[in-house]
Amino acid sequence: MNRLMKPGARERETLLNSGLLSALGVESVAAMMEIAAIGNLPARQMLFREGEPADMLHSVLSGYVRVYKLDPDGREADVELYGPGDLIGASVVLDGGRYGATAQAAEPSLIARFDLKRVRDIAGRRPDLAMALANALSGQLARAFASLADDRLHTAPQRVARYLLAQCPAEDKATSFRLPYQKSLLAGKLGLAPEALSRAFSMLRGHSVNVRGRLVHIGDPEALRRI
Amino acid sequence: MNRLMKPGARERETLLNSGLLSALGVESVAAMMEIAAIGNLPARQMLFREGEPADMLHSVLSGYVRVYKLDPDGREADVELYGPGDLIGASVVLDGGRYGATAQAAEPSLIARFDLKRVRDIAGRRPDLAMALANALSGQLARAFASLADDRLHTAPQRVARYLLAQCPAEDKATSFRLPYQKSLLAGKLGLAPEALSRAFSMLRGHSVNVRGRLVHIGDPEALRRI
DNA sequence: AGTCTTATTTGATTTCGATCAATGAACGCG
DNA sequence: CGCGTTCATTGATCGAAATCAAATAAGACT
Repeated sequence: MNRLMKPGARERETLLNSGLLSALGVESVAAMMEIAAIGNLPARQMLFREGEPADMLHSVLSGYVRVYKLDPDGREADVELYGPGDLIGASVVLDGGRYGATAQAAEPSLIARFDLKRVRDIAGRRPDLAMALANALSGQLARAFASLADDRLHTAPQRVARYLLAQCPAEDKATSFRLPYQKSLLAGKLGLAPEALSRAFSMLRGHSVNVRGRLVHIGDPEALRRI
Repeated sequence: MNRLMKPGARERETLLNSGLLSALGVESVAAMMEIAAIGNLPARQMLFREGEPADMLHSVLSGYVRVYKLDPDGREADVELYGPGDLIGASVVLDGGRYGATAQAAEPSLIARFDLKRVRDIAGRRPDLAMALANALSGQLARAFASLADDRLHTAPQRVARYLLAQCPAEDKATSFRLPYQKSLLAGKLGLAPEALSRAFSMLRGHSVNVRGRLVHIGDPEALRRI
């Protein structure tokens, strides 16, 4: 990570609105701001690695961070993708153990980090912080279960269709949006090889989906729902 | 669930040793015991269903509980299997939302349940309880990521081999043990159809694994590690 | 012990996606 | 603008596992 700095006004704003701090009382916010350090990461820089003793808790301020696990042959399986405002669940190691996964900046990112020992100290005295951690982890566990079920129940086109439908604000209306990250990241998130994602997008062209670069247009969400 | 009862001495003992209460201070333990209700479930009985408003937190005292998600066609994908002492992560819904998955007793089970509103009240005042929840959820998130990665990186025989190796107490020694639940449950846990699990066990016979009913004997853990 | 039900195993077929390879598109840099 | 690099798409092949079916084994009940 590049040289760390204390949070400025802009970072404090983002932190205040993040999933971790947004529900905290004033004193807990102050305590966390006191120990926060902000750093810029270039694309591909590691935040932490699977098996290392866990020392820092991380939160994404801007950019994206992919979290993956390795097999003995060095192959990687993405397990989660974190964006602006997200607490990196894999960095919340409260029992003094080791990181269970590897985190890497998927693009240039701004990250806040907090010394885990000090987080435990604060959370051990301030139930609102401990509850915020528990609440964030509860939501992430639910999403992990959703990913597991998605993999186990659905084909590649179905998974992509479900992802696209989740981006539609209104149930029945055509919509356009821009993928916030590279398609290879989306492939990893959905448990697919990039070629398989590409084929799924091709298949979905026959179901009212148009893709041009990162721009996605969905003409008929109903058609997508029927896949 | 059958008629609920307050915890007796035996149940209190199990709860005290469970993942949730074992790290709590005396007063938090007392508060949780106060609101605990214990119930027997016959096999196949539902604890809660996906989409229902979450009202109870659940912990397994004995038996096994499978947690699964459904697709619109009614197909089920197991996402976790909880045993004695386990807090059912999918029931820890702290934001007043709904259950994200369905829980069902896989065999006759004894379950402790706690009103979620009251849990939030206690945890909002007692950081040790909130921290215990966060810690438990952190571990479960790590396991969910491990399952996701296992599915994405490994074949059926490899997944079974890894499961068996995790049951070996000593790294290099032959070992025997008894599967604690039906093979169809293990299949679901590993993301396999029962036929695929059976084929994997057959394949592993050539790698020092012998199975007779629920009894499993591993002659050479090293051979298993090489799969 | 016999019967019925459920779990497990084995066989065959089909489907899906990983992998490898080649080509094209997009982006960054000079 | 051109070149080099990286990302994305398309084609072909192969392997893994789901699915369907049938047979066998195990467990529960009378």
